[in-house]
Amino acid sequence: MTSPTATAPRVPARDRLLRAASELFYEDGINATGVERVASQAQVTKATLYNNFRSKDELIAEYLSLGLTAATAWMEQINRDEPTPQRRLSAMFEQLADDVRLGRFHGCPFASAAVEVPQSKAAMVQVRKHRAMQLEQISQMVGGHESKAELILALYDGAMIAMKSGAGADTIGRARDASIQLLDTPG
Amino acid sequence: MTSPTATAPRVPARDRLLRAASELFYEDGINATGVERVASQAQVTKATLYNNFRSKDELIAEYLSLGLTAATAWMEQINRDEPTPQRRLSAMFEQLADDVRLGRFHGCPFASAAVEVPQSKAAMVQVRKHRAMQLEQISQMVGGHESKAELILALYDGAMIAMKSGAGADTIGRARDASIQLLDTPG
DNA sequence: TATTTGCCATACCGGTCGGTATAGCTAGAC
DNA sequence: GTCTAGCTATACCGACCGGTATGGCAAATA
Repeated sequence: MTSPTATAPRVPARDRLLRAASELFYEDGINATGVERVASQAQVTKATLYNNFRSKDELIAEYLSLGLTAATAWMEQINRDEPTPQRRLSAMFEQLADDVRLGRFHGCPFASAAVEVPQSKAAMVQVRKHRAMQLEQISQMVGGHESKAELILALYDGAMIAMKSGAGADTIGRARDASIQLLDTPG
Repeated sequence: MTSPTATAPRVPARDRLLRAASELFYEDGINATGVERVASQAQVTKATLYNNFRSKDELIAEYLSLGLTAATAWMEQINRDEPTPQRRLSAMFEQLADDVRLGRFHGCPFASAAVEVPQSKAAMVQVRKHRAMQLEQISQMVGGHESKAELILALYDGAMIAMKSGAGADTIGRARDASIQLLDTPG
């Protein structure tokens, strides 16, 4: 064994910091979360945080980059596992509904970052890459109709906004149905 | 005349404060804007600000309340001036496109507030009222189809998110067309 | 004319922010 | 066994935050 008493799996401090940042930035907001809280939640001191990241901005950008990787894997898996456009879109919206039901949903982390971080910062690069990825994956879901993908994404984002503005959970189902109906319309 | 030299129209400090808050909160963000900057932009001292508002939270809530009033008047006017559902929806999306073109668009102020302010605060009341108003007005635009209104609003919110995430201006036009097409679909 | 009201200016409060400096410890690699 | 890298702990920095206190001035009201 790597450690005499084997008390912990020895996760590198950097990984713990990113995991803590992801939780806190997403649940409490980026600006509302100080670097000190990120460090303490990762059971690490602030000095260690600044040994691993140049600045809070860099930590934010890497948090979003990690989220982009996860979101990409998720959508790729839907494209892999679900055989039809209908089922793919359903899976996408149902995941959102599940998150809402379980109290895990606090808005799209990329949309939130676009609000909380100045437009100039490195974080916005991740926001734009995320949108491009979504368009590409949804386009693939529906068989290459790029203009339809754009509308489906708008419905999806709109549903998330609605959930943060007091809408009932059935709003997601109606957005899902509309996006599926959209498949059969010309254009 | 009300003032001997008539140097200024004598706008009350409270109005100037709200106008300054609206500009700064919307353009730079709520958390990024300190009360001192609001006061100085209103050509007023911080003491005067706190003579007119109990706290920054109250200032935020009144800023949103003012925005709600303005947004309501705008949508009512569209319903009054435009004769058909198509023209009403077009007017709505075109206004957004105009704001983007003129560089006046920085996201939906209510969606941004929902991100920047803790869910518990008084500001969230305005956010929910704003969504309810939008649903009511859009429903009126399209002749009372409430479920269609919800989808049109989702498309509208989605288009705004898209604009903050690097989308091209033509995205708004496609969302507009889709919302109009939605009028002719059954359901 | 006397009083009140609204705004002025300034200075201050405790707290938190992002970020840095110093110094010591410990474990793995050579 | 020695060295190095990565972690620990603590203390500090200047800047800004929201909010308060004091005191004075000018104009409208009575």
